[in-house]
Amino acid sequence: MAEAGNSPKAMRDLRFAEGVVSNLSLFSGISPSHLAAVARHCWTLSARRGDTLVSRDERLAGVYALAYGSVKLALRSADNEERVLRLVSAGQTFGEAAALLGRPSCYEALALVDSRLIVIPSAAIFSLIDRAPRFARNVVKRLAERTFELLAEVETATMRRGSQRLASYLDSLAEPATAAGSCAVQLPVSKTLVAARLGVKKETLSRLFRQFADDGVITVSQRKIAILDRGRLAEAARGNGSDAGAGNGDDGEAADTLRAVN
Amino acid sequence: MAEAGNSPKAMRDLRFAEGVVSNLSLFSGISPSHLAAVARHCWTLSARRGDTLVSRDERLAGVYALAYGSVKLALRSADNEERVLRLVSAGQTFGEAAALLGRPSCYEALALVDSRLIVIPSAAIFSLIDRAPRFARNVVKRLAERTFELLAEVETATMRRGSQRLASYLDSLAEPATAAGSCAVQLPVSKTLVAARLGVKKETLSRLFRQFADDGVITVSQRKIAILDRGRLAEAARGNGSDAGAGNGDDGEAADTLRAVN
DNA sequence: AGGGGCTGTTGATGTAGATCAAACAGAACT
DNA sequence: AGTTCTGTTTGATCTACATCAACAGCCCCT
Repeated sequence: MAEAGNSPKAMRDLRFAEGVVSNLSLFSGISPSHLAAVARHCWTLSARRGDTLVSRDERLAGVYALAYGSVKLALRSADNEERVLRLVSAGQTFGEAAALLGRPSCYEALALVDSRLIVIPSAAIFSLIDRAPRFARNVVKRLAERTFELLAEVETATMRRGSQRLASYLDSLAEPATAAGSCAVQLPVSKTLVAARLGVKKETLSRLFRQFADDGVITVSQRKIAILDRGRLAEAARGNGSDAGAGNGDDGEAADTLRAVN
Repeated sequence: MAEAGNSPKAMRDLRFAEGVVSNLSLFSGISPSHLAAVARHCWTLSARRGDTLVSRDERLAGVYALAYGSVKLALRSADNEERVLRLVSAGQTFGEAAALLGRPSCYEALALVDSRLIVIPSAAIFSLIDRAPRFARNVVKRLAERTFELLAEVETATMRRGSQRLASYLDSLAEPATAAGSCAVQLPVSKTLVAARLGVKKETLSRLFRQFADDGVITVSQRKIAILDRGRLAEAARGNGSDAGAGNGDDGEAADTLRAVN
């Protein structure tokens, strides 16, 4: 804990925790004195690339906030199959649900690069919920957003095919640029990881890329993807493999969960 | 709204809303005066079998609580494919995330039988969050549970095959009876709906049933399933189709989302 | 320079489950 | 008793994707 007192290191840790906490959207609109009170109960965590931060079935002492680095959250099946849920980047939090319920985590968290985190103990969160209604609303909002993201995840994972998921993903990477024509995007992580995130094997992802490239929708060189025909890409995301029928689908819900580091 | 005042009907509605609200776990531990204040802002909704209560992309005025009846929550794709998320039974709520975020619902809600609900306006919820920390914690808990359920959903939907999902489902139906040997369970809904819940087509579900029956694990007659060998059923849930290797998997998280009515 | 490691690609083949088509069973409706 | 409707079963085929196997490109070593 950072509370021990007055050693130089403890002081540094406390300042650090205050800085991290105050930048979390979870704590937006919260008074400095409340922030300081929370920070006093946090502690820091350093991880090297490849370190496991949380293992499956582990109980979390609190909510994790990533100060810098990049963390992968993933489900892992008995036969060691891995399904990436989210890439956490600096300034984001994870583990809210497991920490606040006191239930063992159902996913594992792994540092993709050297990273630094703080842990905000559940007790500190509950106590702030009691004292600051604004904070209670923030927590509710965050969990509700998480619910929405997971619903979108269920929908895309079960009702769309790999090509559609890839197309949506590429489209979401390009989103900031409103250019309807062509633009270039960069995969933020290795193709193998992208595959795990999209729920296909890397071989399949490779073939999907080639398919789109052969169709003249994109070109691929390493992690650099050039989108040649945004319109057809969006169409593929909604489920048309060059022929086939009525487009309806919505969109919205940007796949904001895989835009990090590496 | 039930607040209009003093007509006999308005009074009945108010009493009704108070009764429903006071029985929701969301409001457990909340003072009667707070409950009454909330109930005053609720209104009731009646639905006939087959009525749509919430359509996709609709904005919810508040959280829905089912007084009696049975409601199906389902995702629907462009090509009219349906994926059942949950069967809501009396005393349960739905729509928390969409209502509290003010975002359009991503699933639809449909009455499976004649039903009666109340709507608890989002404003009333937020105001109670501000005034009763205990309630804020309840809301947080509910949303965190929802998150866990959805994570389990993602896991089973994407990392297990149909036979495993069916086996888990049957096993969860039998759970209350600790009988390790054989026992009989009753499907709470039509096989077609079970199929939609498990994420397979009804034809596939039929074949899976027959497979298990041929293997001597169960017998099927209508909606009555006799479990002959609980052990092998549990094994199938963990992923062994009569042969094959190391069992590890966990379990936990009962599939509590399809045990309702009809 | 010449190996290991990683990450990606490509081909051949296997398979869970969807799709299409048809027949069947039970409940409800005249 | 017959008709209609919804729910269920069964067989034949199709397909997206996994799996297995081999290999090619790159990066980091000592």
